Amino acid sequence: MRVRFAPSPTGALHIGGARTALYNWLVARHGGGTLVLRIEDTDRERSTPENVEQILDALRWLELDWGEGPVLQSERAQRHAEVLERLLADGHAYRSSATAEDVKAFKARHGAQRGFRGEPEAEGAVRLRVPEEGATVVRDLVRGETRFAHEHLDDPVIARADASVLYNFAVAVDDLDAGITHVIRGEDHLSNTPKQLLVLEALGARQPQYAHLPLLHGPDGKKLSKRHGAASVQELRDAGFLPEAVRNYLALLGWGDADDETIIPTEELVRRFDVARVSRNPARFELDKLRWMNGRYMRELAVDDLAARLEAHTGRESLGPIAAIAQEKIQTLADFWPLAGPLVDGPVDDAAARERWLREEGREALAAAREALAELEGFSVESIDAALRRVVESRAAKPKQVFQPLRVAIAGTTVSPGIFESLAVLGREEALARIDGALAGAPA
RNA sequence: GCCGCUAUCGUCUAGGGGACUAGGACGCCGCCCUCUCACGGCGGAAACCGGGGUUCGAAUCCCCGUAGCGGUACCA
Repeated sequence: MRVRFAPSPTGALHIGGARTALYNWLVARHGGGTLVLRIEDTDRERSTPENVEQILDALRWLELDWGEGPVLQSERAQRHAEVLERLLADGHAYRSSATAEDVKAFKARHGAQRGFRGEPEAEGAVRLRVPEEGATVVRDLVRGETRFAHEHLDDPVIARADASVLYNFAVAVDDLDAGITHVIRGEDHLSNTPKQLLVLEALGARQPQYAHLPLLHGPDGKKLSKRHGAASVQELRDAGFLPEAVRNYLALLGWGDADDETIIPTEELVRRFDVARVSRNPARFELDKLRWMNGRYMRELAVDDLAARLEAHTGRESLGPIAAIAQEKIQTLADFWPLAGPLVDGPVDDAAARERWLREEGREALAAAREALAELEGFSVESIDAALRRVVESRAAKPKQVFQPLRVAIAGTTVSPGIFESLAVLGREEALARIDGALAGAPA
């Protein structure tokens, strides 16, 4: 079994492309096949080395590896020219100078649903000859059979007048030469498939199996675009998502099996994935479920692993201890710093929080807490917990009347990791210094 | 316009003639837990696009309509 992922390097790899890559990868892994990476760069305008690198970068981040390639379509021009000559020589293709206007005129005469047929000429673009009768049937693993009657099909242009070949021709030849057995790609290619099949047939080649995946839409049901944010793999990474969570989420966007499980580790996906079970209707890409799922994966990470990823994401060092106390409170790597950063960089300045929790009553509670912490033997989470709860009791206060002023004193704001844990991580000296700062009314 | 594809809770989906009082997950709402924010637990609201068939029986099969999407380039 040989599958391929063949993006055109027109910019960052989008979610839809990433899912196509993932499905191909899963099929290859599941079936013990090979994934071939091909870059469709025959559009010289948009295909830059930077764009190619972006795609490779995205695939590496997703940890989707490939067995062969990347092969550049542009480097196969020689082979394309040979095959084109062959089709021209044996009459499967012909040169025609017919323009788009000519095609229109043809349809005006013969009816809009009649496919264009040209006359062979000495010069012009190369068109593939489509049979008059019959139909080309696409047998698709997810959609079943789709019939394209030949009379509706235009003779497709497969090469420009300068002999450079066009997409539908190059794809067919490349898939053939690469020995691709399963073509798994977006549904936007379904209508292209008969053209490619006709090329294959003209060459007397065997057809690969096809599987056309439903397209992905944005939350508004429209085609996914930059407007939707986080539409590219890079944006997902920057937003603090984990590649394993993205894989899990993407796998479930357009595929599901009888099992109700939602959290499915990659190895499990490899075991269970079956392209025949891919859904036929387009799916919307929504961040909510990904965020939730990402949180699940974050919580399952070993603290060392989580800390390493947080360090890479924030560019900070030695985050282990805070990572441990923030782990269950964040859904993405990006959520971490706003929550725990103040423990490292010092309290933030939140006037509303000071106003609410550091007035007379709050300061008294804070002073009492300071005293208890200063006298404490040891400075562990447990001892801090016990000491502060004694303070609460002795003041006949509600817990939050003591804990919130403390939180505002050490973090500057009303949201932070657990108060005992936070204090323990800071250490007695730093904790007391921050409390003193707050009591002194210093802006921190 | 033409050629195609698709149609189950707001979203992702399970369902492939009777097991459907239509299941799960996210989100939403309520309650519990609780030092904030979360996590977690419990409960709730929420869907078969419409109309015709076929059948003893239809979310499941067929047709029509409607809607959405794709293709219709000497783009990929």
